[in-house]
Amino acid sequence: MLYVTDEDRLPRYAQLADDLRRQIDSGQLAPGAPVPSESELAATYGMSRTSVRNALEALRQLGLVRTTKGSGTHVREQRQQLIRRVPDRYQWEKDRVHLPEYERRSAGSAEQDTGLPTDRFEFRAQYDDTPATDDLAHVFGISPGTTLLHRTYRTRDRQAGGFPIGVGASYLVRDMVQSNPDLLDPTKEPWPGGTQHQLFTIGIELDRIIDELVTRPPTRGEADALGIDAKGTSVFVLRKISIDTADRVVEVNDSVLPGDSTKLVYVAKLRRWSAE
Amino acid sequence: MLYVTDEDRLPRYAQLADDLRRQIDSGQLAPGAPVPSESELAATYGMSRTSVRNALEALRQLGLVRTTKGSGTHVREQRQQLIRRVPDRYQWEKDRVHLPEYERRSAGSAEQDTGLPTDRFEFRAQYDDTPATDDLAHVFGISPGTTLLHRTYRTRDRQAGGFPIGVGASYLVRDMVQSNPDLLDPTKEPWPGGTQHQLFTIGIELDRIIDELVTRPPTRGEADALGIDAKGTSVFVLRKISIDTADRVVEVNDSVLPGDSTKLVYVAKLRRWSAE
DNA sequence: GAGTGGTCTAGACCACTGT
DNA sequence: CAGTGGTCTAGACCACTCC
Repeated sequence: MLYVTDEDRLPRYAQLADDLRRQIDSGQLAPGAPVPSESELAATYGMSRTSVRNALEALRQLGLVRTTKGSGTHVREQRQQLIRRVPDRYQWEKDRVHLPEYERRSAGSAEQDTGLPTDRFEFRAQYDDTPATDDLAHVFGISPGTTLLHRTYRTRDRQAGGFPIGVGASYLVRDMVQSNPDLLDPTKEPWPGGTQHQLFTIGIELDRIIDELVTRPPTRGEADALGIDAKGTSVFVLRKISIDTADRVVEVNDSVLPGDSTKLVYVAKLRRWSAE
Repeated sequence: MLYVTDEDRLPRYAQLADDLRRQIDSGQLAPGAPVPSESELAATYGMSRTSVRNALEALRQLGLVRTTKGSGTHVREQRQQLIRRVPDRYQWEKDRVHLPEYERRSAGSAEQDTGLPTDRFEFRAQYDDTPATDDLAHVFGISPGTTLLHRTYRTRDRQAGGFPIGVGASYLVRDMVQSNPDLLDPTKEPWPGGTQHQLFTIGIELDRIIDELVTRPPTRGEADALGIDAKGTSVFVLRKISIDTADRVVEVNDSVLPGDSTKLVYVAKLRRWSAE
């Protein structure tokens, strides 16, 4: 065996965590049900509240429970959310750019970024200008401080009771896009055909899209927006970089997704040997 | 502004965390340097060791420091490791299957799974048989308990002083692969041409490869193997599912990557409009 | 107002690391 | 061996939620 999985010498908090985990897995503690309060657990298990907190912290990191100040700890309702992000989707969106608007309407830009059907979404956007940070300037290959059009948005799942799916931000170089005033107008959202059609209206064709993925703990603001714990859980950060046929970076799109309830899926379709 | 970033009422542990973070960012605490001990910090900042631990926990989650029992807390050396996982790579590997062995040798299966050059790798594999768990049986579409060929491996970065890049496991249905005894022989690793050529030797052609990505806290064993903290940090779990032209799942490959030092990159190349 | 979790203190013993 | 972090105790005050 590679690893020891003894329960010989597990610390007490880990034993309590295992115990509660079994109760959740078995349904003894049903989804939505309250976990006994910290002081109650401390009393019944005969340990200090510090140890109890240590145990609950582990369960939070596993995404099994959610803690709200003043209200207590509850078993989480939904577990894992599937988010498709098939590279084919980018091609699909590109192919649709030349279609008339009424055909483009059947899917919005929200769908493009998450791969979930539009009718299941609540999508909210907000526009403003912002100077490029060093980080963004480096990605765009422009000078720090250059004015960017900054579009922030958040999406919620209507079917799951308004459960937040993600928050994000899109950046465009303002000088590049202002030739079409509609692109600066938030009331035009959701734009039929998505970002690629927006770029098409100013004469831009995409060559490739790069997805960069990292995971890290959420900021306090992200934790609030996503309804996850500020400590314990982690988030996916997905940076989508769109590059046009002149090799310019034309859009950068950062999405923050709750790590404990998101699964990302990429499909790579392969050519047949016989077709070579 | 969307989020408040006040320092008005930050708890004391968060203030200490911010303070240390600034020292690390500014280079005052250089990579590899020891962070003062917990009791020392408690004394100099006039707070309890509990609060100090709370602060260090936050820095661990950010991947800025690494704590070793008995030895202390140190500023982490390397930060972010780039791992390419271009869908094109799968196609590239597929195209090479028909090449003679001496041409296939220039890249091994290790490269396929991580996208890093072979000469930078230490790659270790180990083979055994294992009955299919419910989870794996479901993915393969077989009965639980069916014998699987189980190949575990771990990779390290030679250039970064043996820094662990990932641990993982590959599963094949034993009945499907045993017609070629070489596939059951660990001494044949690394196999020139990678998994796709291994499958080719038993008459299997892949149609598509699906990557599924989740993030979660590491198990204790994973934390040991990857050299990360068992608490605080999170890992990427990448499940690569290979599907052949008969729509059978022929290989499942689980990789565990340290979340605080891994960046995953997917590139989607788009067809030109003019070429339509 | 009663109960909850968030923060914090001032101790303690242990296993482990380095010398 | 001395010093480190891991675990643990038995308290305390606060802001917050719910009734």
